[in-house]
Amino acid sequence: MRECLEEIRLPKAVLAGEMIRQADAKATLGGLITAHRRESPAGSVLILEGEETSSIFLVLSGWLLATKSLADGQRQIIDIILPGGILEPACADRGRSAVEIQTLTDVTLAAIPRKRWRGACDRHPDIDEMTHRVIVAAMSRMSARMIRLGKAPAETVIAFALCELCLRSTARALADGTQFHIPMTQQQLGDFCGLSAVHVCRTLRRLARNDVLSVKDHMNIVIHDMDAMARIAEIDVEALRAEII
Amino acid sequence: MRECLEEIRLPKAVLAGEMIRQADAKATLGGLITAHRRESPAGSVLILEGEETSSIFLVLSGWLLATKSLADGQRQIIDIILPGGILEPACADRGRSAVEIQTLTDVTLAAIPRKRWRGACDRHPDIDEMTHRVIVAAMSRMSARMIRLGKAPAETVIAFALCELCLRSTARALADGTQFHIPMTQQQLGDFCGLSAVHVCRTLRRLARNDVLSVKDHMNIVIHDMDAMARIAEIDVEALRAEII
DNA sequence: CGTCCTTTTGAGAGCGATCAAGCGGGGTGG
DNA sequence: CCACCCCGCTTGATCGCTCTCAAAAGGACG
Repeated sequence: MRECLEEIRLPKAVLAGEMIRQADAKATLGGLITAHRRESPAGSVLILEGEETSSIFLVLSGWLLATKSLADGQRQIIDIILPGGILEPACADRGRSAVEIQTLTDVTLAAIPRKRWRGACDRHPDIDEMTHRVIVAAMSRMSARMIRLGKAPAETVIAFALCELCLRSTARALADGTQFHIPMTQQQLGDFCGLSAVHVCRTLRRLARNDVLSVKDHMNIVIHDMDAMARIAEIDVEALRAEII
Repeated sequence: MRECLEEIRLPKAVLAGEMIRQADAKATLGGLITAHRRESPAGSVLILEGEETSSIFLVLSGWLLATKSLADGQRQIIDIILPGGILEPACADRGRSAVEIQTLTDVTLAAIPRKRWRGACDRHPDIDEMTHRVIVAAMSRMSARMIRLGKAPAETVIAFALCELCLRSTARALADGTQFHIPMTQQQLGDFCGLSAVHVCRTLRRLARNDVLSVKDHMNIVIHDMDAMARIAEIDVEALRAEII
């Protein structure tokens, strides 16, 4: 798992340039990150649903999950956060998280107090701009997923989830456009798609049988026929890329 | 349909006080609203999916819908915006809307260019704070709905949608806590809940038969047994109120 | 070599979609 | 004023997708 600040796609000048030369290193993005850097092993829970928190998470490496659960144990993965993602686990009840945050892989992140982040945003329009962009991208992703959760057949939901993760991985140079790895079990992919693990398995198998993709040892995905995938997922690849990246 | 600036729940001082006395009236919130006020009749489409837009919408009165559609005509209502809501129809592709925006009732709104709004946010932390709060509330709502869309039975999805709208209506003094009106058809409620209109009807009927609620002429809802509703919706009423309001 | 977790495959059941027909209210035109 | 029509609601019947339960196979790890 590479770790790279560049994945926080900020103008290089902001990251390493003027800001660093300021007197108070903590006021710079680089300083903020250094000061609040944390590591967490795969499978750890960072924040529980409803727990108080006053930090935003800047993901430097590794994958995070935001999930919600119902009383009966049903679980839904609300969003998956890749390196470079910014996570604000907030709801209207300020300071309380609407979702549970857990790591999917070993993760390096900066847990930056909201106030400091806001300060950085105020001083640097670039950071503010990026924050905003990341948030609306997350909402676009959620919207696109929501329509398929509600109405589309399993094949469409899964194909969409795979396309989304493929595009996002590729954008971060974690994939080459057709091959990528998902550090999730079929059970977790099911929680993401609103399907049972059994049905995820069947659907992946059917897609593989039809030569649309192949899945090898623990979610190494190769898409053989991107046109077919796009058709099944009911997306236009380029439009989706523009919308969610 | 009452129209009231107060529903934009800002400190009164900001709305009518210091800001108004500033030299440039357009720089004040009140001035911004006055300058960009628009009216639209029920059923009109304000923005198409993918259309360019550079404004945020501040809803002064009436209800709006944010929807997405699939190629086969399937439609999902992503969010419902009540008076006092702020809508930023953006996706990562800046200036392009991820959703279609349409009016559910006659609507009064202020379509404020994003740059002006950002300006107001920069000058007035209160406005910035409120904008942020409204956005995270919208994301919390979407998250809570998403888990039920994916996994819960129809009864739960519908009960949740009704509880959500009841709480939000009550918070804006459009309802008294148990009685409220939804300006939507059962078809639209189905698009919101990921269900067919037929099944919405059956489910509402069953809830009515069990004395949980009653529905009269075109979606005037009375909740008779809020405990039962909360149980069916799988929510804690107070927790949900804190989370989404 | 045994244990645990994940994946795979089969069989049966249930929920919600779809198709279809009937009902009812409000608006329009005769 | 009445007849008609359109749209939304209601209810029944059938179908199909996806869940659940169950069992077995494949891997990772001690």
